[in-house]
Amino acid sequence: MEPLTGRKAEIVAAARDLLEAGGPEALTMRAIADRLGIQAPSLYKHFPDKDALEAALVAAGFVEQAETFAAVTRSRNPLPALARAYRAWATAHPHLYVLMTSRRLDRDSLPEGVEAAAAAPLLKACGGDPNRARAAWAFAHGMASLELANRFPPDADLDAAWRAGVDALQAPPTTPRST
Amino acid sequence: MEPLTGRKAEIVAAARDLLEAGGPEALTMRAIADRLGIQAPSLYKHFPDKDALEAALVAAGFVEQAETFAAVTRSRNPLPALARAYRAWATAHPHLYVLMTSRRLDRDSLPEGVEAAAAAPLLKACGGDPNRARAAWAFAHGMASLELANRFPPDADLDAAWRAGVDALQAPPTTPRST
DNA sequence: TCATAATGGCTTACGTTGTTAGCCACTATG
DNA sequence: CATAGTGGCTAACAACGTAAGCCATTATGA
Repeated sequence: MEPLTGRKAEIVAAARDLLEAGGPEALTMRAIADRLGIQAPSLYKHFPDKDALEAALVAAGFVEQAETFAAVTRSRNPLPALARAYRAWATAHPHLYVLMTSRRLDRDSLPEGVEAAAAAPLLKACGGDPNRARAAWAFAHGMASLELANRFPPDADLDAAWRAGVDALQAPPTTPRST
Repeated sequence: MEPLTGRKAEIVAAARDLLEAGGPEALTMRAIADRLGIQAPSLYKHFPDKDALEAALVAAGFVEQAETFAAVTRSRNPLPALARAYRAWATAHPHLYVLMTSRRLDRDSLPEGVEAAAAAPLLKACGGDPNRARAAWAFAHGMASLELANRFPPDADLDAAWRAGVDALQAPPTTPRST
């Protein structure tokens, strides 16, 4: 998939506005069409169905996320900075974040290489160990997703929990006992 | 909320069967009713709306999950065992797991104390440190949820990633650097 | 014992959703 | 200048959650 242009891009932009402003139930074919001064069925001249439109929305989100993360890689000791950036992005775009992470990934709808690009900063921060990088990714996604879903008790200190996880995951393993 | 009985419990059981067999789009008021030899509007004599029915489904899932986790607490060095149990539960009931974790939590619809009961084994395994326990929970949820959403590349060694995360999270912090 | 209320079905119907079918105007191309 | 593609339109459909209101059965209490 190459980047979107023209009407397709306008549609995705309208969809994104609606999603971020009103959550998933505001993301309606008719609402998207309305916002473009168009009738809902006309959208099907550009996307085969709502799922494909959402996939494009998700792909755009991934690109943006990858750029954001690449920007913080520069710092020495990048893991805490990456964690902060991850959490910040998720809470800045909660509905888009949920959409991006809850749909089963369709790799064909993603621009070539975005997946690797988004993963690269974290992989480098983890010394090239993909297992550690995946664990760190899972931790960050888990924290963000549980926070967005209101899963932590109201008195939880989320900053402290993030710190605890980041500290644990960046330290080299000292006494592995899990076999 | 006290445990369900009678017709309500039958409805929830039917809903659960449908969800686990056919995923979220199979979970329809009409389908649930059909399965009980009933008409859809009759369901509203038992639940005010679909959301409340789903909440009951989720609550039942939490109870079951809590029981499962409590059963593996016995082992010394319980964190790896808990992680395995967590992943096993999620992959055994993928649709229910997603429903349980993706809805914003309504604490009123949960039986008294289930939340604490489900968290207790993990908290104990983390030496009573709630931040570490939350980090471990986030890691486990992140791993499970990314796996279910097909997020890891096909060649990823998920067992190794789980091990990497569990090892890191159970070791006492050696060189915290995240301030 | 019998009126009364609660319980749990039913049918009908409504608004909203994604989506299909088919028509038409404009534009670019041979 | 014929033709094909592009991108709108209207009308309509099936499936969904749900509201309204009717009716049979069962339990209750005077």
